[in-house]
Amino acid sequence: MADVAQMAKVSKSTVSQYLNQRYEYMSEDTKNRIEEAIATLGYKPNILARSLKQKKTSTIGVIVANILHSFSTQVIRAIEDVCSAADINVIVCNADDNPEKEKKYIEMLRAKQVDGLVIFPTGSNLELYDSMKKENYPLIFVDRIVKGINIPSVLLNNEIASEMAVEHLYTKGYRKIAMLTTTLERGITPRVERLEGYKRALEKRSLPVNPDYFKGVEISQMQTVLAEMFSQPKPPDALLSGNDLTLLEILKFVKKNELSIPNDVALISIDEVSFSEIYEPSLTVISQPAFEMGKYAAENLLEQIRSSEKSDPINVRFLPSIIVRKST
Amino acid sequence: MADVAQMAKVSKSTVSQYLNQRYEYMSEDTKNRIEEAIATLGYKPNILARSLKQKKTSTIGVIVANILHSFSTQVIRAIEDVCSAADINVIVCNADDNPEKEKKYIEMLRAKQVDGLVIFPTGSNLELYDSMKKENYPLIFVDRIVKGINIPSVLLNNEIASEMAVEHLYTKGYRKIAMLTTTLERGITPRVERLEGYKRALEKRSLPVNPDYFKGVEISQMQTVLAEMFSQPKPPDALLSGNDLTLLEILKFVKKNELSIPNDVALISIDEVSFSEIYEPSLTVISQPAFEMGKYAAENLLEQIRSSEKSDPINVRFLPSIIVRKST
DNA sequence: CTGAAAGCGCTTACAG
DNA sequence: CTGAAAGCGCTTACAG
Repeated sequence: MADVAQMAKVSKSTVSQYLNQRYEYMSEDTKNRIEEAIATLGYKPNILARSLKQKKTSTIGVIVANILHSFSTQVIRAIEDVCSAADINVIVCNADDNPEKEKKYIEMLRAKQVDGLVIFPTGSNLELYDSMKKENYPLIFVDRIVKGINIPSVLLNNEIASEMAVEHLYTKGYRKIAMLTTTLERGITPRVERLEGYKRALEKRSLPVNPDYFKGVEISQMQTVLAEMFSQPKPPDALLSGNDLTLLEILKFVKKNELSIPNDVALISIDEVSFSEIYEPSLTVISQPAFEMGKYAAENLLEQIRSSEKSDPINVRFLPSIIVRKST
Repeated sequence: MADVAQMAKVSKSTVSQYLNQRYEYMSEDTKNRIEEAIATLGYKPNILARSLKQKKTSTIGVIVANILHSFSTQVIRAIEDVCSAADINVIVCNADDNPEKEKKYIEMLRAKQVDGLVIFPTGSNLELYDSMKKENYPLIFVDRIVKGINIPSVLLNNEIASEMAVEHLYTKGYRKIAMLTTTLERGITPRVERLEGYKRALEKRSLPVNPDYFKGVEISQMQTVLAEMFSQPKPPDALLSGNDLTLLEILKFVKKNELSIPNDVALISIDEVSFSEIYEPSLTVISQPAFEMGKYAAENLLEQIRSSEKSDPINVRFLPSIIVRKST
């Protein structure tokens, strides 16, 4: 910048004015000289320095718990769209369902002075979340809520998602409805709530809530659990999959055991997947409005950054929709 | 930092020494006082300021042409692993196959002073690539090469990928082998090379290279093109899919027309997909060593950053492998 | 319309 | 073993 100033025979201040498009009080001549100097020197401003001075980076961070869920990538995409329109940069990190990594990334991003954070929380960094809350740091959670801490969150109405699934299966005549999802150990919101919703939906219809009919386990154990479930005297006649990764495991099992869908067992899954149309039979699915959710999260965060006034944190629930295909 | 210094009754220099773990010449007492001050103030260093002074950010950027290809996410994952071990942060951006966006991201990341860049190039920003090359800026291309410019690149041996596919089909007795891939208009390396490899493999076996048997078109046109291909007097008996997005379209077509795989048409695809095992029949696939490729790219880039000596740029080709399943 | 000066929060020789 | 000073590359009142 000093070089540009020298070459254009003006001060750094004036170059800075030029860079920030404050042309009002600048002679055409000066402007042209600066423009030329920038071009011939191939000058590119150093944003780091600007950010240091301005105390904002025009950058937000997104930390997803697990980028392998397609829901995550869709939300990220929506966030990018909103931010790109507002001239905000987005940095994405994948915590890999690992609270240590999540912590490291939060610290890294904050050290880089990002203006705010969208987090799909692992849920195990209570103190950290809390300290950000206390500092009034712009923050929004997606997909999961963390009990005992009051931070604005956007998530699916998971109970209704399960209710829709059970309702659909019930209407189709299925009565032995089972549910499988990924491990419940860490109390991850969508899993817990979807299971709750499933149970409640059964009760509402006076169907028995049989513990042998619902499980939340690690991916690595799903084949075993499915085998147990289907070797019961009364195996399920319908299966609700809690998410896309679970669905893949169920389909693996179905194939290995040559089950026929929906004759041997009907199948419905929460989360849309790339192959739901082309699978034979095509898959009935409860779909999340991922794009709208991401959009909301980004807009809310940008609002927090702008206003800096602490509005009351609220949880926003989005409604799922059902896409009926041939698997039910 | 000034606050910490004051509280610990030392100078900022000493605090800085502490932060950078240069304890050698520091009394235990000083060290403890600083430690305490940091803890009670909840002080977090501002990395921006450090980077500004050190003229490096310990951050690299990755710009993928299209994050929807699963190959991209796998490569990103490998890059993150390598960098995380080397204490380097990774910023990922999605150019969305759009040269404008790619340009914007390159400029953004460079303005943010990232130490180097991994790019899946769209191929349309020649001047930009060239200027980075001239500046000797650390840079490596993945998946695609850009003709007319000499930048180290890591990519699949695409010709061999097609050769393996054709070889396999040929051995299985198929003779009317067609190929479909995404649009060739922008001369994107893997598409062009895979098609070349396909043609060459046919020639090698004295099979006719029939223009009605290979196409590169937009996703939106694939159904039409497939319909044409299969309404020929002599429709193909085997189909080679150029990538995962194409595969999805082919399977859509197969289903719509109730074709039986492999009886009506055999199917092989380049790129592994999440559902290849569970699809009925399971899908034979040519797989890229995505993880190794990402690892190589990251290591090479870090090496460039460290040494700053310009080794001769070279293209590194990785060998694909075939996973034979039931669709061929 | 333009420039001198201070400052953002660090690091790094250098002196003591 | 520790501190004063300069400087990284910008922006921003303020003065003229």
